[in-house]
Amino acid sequence: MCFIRRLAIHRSSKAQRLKQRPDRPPVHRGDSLMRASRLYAPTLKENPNDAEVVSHQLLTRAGYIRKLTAGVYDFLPLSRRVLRKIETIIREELDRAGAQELLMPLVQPAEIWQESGRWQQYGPELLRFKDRKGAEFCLGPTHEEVIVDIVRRDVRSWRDLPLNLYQIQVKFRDEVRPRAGLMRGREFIMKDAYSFDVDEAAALTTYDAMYDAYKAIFTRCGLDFRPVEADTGSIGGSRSHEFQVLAESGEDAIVSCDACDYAANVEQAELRAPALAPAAPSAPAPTVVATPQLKSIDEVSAHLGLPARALIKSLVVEADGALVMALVRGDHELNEIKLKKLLGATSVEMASEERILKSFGVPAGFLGPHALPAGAVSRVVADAALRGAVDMATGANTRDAHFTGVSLERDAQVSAYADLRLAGAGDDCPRCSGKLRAFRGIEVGHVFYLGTKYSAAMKCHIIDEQSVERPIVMGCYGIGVSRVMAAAIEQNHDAEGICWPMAIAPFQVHILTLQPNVPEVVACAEALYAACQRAGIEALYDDRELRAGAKFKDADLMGIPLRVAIGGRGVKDGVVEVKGRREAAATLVQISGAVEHLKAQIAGQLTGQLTPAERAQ
RNA sequence: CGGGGCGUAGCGCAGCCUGGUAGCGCACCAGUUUUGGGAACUGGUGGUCGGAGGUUCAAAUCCUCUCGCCCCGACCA
Repeated sequence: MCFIRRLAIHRSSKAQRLKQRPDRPPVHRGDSLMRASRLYAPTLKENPNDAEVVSHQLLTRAGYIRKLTAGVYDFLPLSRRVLRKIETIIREELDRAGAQELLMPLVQPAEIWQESGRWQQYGPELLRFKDRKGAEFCLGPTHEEVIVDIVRRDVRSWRDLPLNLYQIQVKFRDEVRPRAGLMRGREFIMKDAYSFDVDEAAALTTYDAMYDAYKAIFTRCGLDFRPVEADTGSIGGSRSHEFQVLAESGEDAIVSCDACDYAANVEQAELRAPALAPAAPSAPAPTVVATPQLKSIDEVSAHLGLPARALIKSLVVEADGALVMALVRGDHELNEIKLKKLLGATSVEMASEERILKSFGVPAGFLGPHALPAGAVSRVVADAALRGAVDMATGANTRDAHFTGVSLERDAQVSAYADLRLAGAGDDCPRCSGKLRAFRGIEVGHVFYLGTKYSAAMKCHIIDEQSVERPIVMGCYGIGVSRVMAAAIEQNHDAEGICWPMAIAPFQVHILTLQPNVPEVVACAEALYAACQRAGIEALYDDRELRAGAKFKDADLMGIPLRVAIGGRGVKDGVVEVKGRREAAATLVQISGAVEHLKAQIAGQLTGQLTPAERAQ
């Protein structure tokens, strides 16, 4: 059903019926967004066939967005309001943190990217094109080059610093595979900030201020999130945090300590080597046991009657072309990023089945570090949890056979023990005596200490207090604004639709007339709607000529936090029904006190989410 | 880029294997009856079957090429 088609145009007999109702108000032009009869929010009964994730389905069904092409979406009026709310919170907090808003171009010339070196480094994700004269350009996936070009023109002295500039703007990244609706689009709305400081100490102070601002922003958005330590990736700065919205459907795995503040992306999470009590091997030497067709840890563990932790998982990877065997305990998983760092390799991937067969003569399920075929791998490395491990079971490098009684230090040539495994629930916190818990998260923000990578490459220098010329020390800070909207839904929805946090809902209150043809009901609704506007409450008024059921369904889909249902029965008794979107039952509220009641409810749902001005009081 | 799937009315789908009148539900239009959780009935409107080529008396259906979209993987400042 489409809101606008339903009610925008009344003709013939319907128009006559409407004319017969003298109390029906004329079409309001000034507040058309607030009346469902005028609001462009086409809702859908069924899920579109190309939407898989909840946020994409609900945003589409509830009339917030439409897809134009792969990874590119239209933001319809409802979602524009949500985005505006998120943007307002971001602006208020960043302005308070001393940042200044500006706006940079989406189209960027190739020259500055060549200067920073990224014209070559950046892959096909950078959408490049030529103008009519043949000059090369790209659509901005990020704006380090542009901002550095701006700052280097006019900033000369340490006295001009610190400087922190941000924008909220559309970005384009030609993702290999756009997916999950707004969560990983090609075109998306991003807030990106860039800081400029005189030295590293000052830059880290700015970093901390931005970190705090981010915490305030996501708290005010009403989201359950964690700042986590993140991999610094190819930029390789010294400090980086991701802000992760907790949601089952999140792409990122994160762990956080149940006792202290430690939280990290599992790619990054460090692990302390367990204090293994030194034990002497009880088996004098490895023994071959038959394990026909048994390849997986589970199968072998069940067959031998040993727990998975008594097995060694032997993984073979190709590190820059050379085969390396990496050992982790049977109940652990390899972290390829840690392995890559240990090996100092530029690429690490699991070796192909063919390559393993060629080198070992047996399939991957029967590999082990003892009795390795000569030259099969260039080296063997092991996770720190295996240091001193005795009496373990491993593959025997023979088809359909494993060893038991393998003691690593005696029976294998391990060139290094290091933290190589993936952190998971139940592991010890690396900072305190707590335990780690596992979560899934959606990365909505990232703060990054950049150092001088761009300022040095692009000669963005200042003269410091000692009259020495030096590159400015930078940081960059992103928030995926449109992704915040999607993440909020991933975290806040039920079977019926969206359940917006109050702070970012498109409206605060949804007023429904249950019998739009009963004059008393309409009069009551109009009066409440007008009173809400006077009181500064953002109300969407569903004045459409629809049955109550359809209005309830649409209201649940749209997810406005408070719903006021006005029906004939209640109006006779002088009451209306108020229901929170997440609540099961409505409460009856006297019409005379309805506005005050709504104001209190709104304030209650915004508790702890003060604006900078309110915090200053 | 590898693997898988899908393009038929605005939306969701069937029909394709085995060639022969393009169909269903929702939405939309008209009317009647309804009216507190996506109303019922009656009658309507709407399709170059993603595109191009081919086979055939005849192609949504078979063949070739092509474009688009979705999912898994690889990738992701």
